[in-house]
Amino acid sequence: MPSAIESLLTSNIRPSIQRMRILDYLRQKKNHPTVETIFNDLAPEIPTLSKTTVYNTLQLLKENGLVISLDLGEGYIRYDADTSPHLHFECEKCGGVFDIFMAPEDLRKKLPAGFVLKETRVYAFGVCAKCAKVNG
Amino acid sequence: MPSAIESLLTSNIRPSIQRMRILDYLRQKKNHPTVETIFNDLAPEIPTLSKTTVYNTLQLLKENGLVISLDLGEGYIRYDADTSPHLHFECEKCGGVFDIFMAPEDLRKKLPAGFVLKETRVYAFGVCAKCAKVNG
DNA sequence: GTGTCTGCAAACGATTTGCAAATTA
DNA sequence: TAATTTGCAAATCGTTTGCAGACAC
Repeated sequence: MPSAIESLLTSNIRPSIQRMRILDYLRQKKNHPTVETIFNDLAPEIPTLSKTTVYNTLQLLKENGLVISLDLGEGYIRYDADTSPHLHFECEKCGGVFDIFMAPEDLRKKLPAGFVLKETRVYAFGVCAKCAKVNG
Repeated sequence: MPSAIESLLTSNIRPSIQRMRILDYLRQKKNHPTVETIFNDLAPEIPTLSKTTVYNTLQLLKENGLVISLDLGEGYIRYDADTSPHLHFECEKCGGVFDIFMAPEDLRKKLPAGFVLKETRVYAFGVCAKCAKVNG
């Protein structure tokens, strides 16, 4: 895994302190933090940090494929620096979000020991038949 | 399929005009409407209708399993009166949302003719191992 | 009459936007 | 100094809440 500064330079993103620290933070924390959490945790070491910059940076990182976003229907968006294909499990008791590295069809059978599956939501994105025909 | 009034009575929901029409509307329209759309379409025939009532009713219907909600990350919530297990495909060109009745593992191969799949997001909900152990 | 339902208006909260100061090349 | 980045403050907008009047049993 290249360092944060290397990843930013590769994507032609100027490696400001804020951008490097936010990307580093997401790579260290594996708990899919929100903007609020990221801001609160980084504010002490970057006293002038603003939420606007956190929002701007996350959008920039996402556009360049360095992070992905999760919308679990909680009313806010979570971010994840692990861009490899995987799915997410949210515990309805503790609210924790866990990475699950398996195909969706294995969810019922191969879930980690002790996990109880209640519901799955699958969203697919792409181009419908009508639009694909028109736009080639 | 029981009528709207029958479904409401079965769930011990008092069948007001508003509730019957909103449930009927969702069963007729298969395009996963938003609160805004539902309100705009029903306002002409129920002139005193308020968005609050649409919100209240949808929450009530959802709690009683008569509708499900979709959050495709658009910034608003869509509703669907088809509560059978299925997944949803959003077209990035026209914004249309399509019901797909198949298992997630078949998405790549058995997608309806002409559809182009770009991305899938799978969210699982339940109880994690730690919470399952504590709460039995 | 008593409890439920409706709907107006205000509040809420995550995210976005406008813009000027600060920073960088 | 010209272009980019940052961050404060205000705006946006879907959703929620408070509450009073309307309605149902």
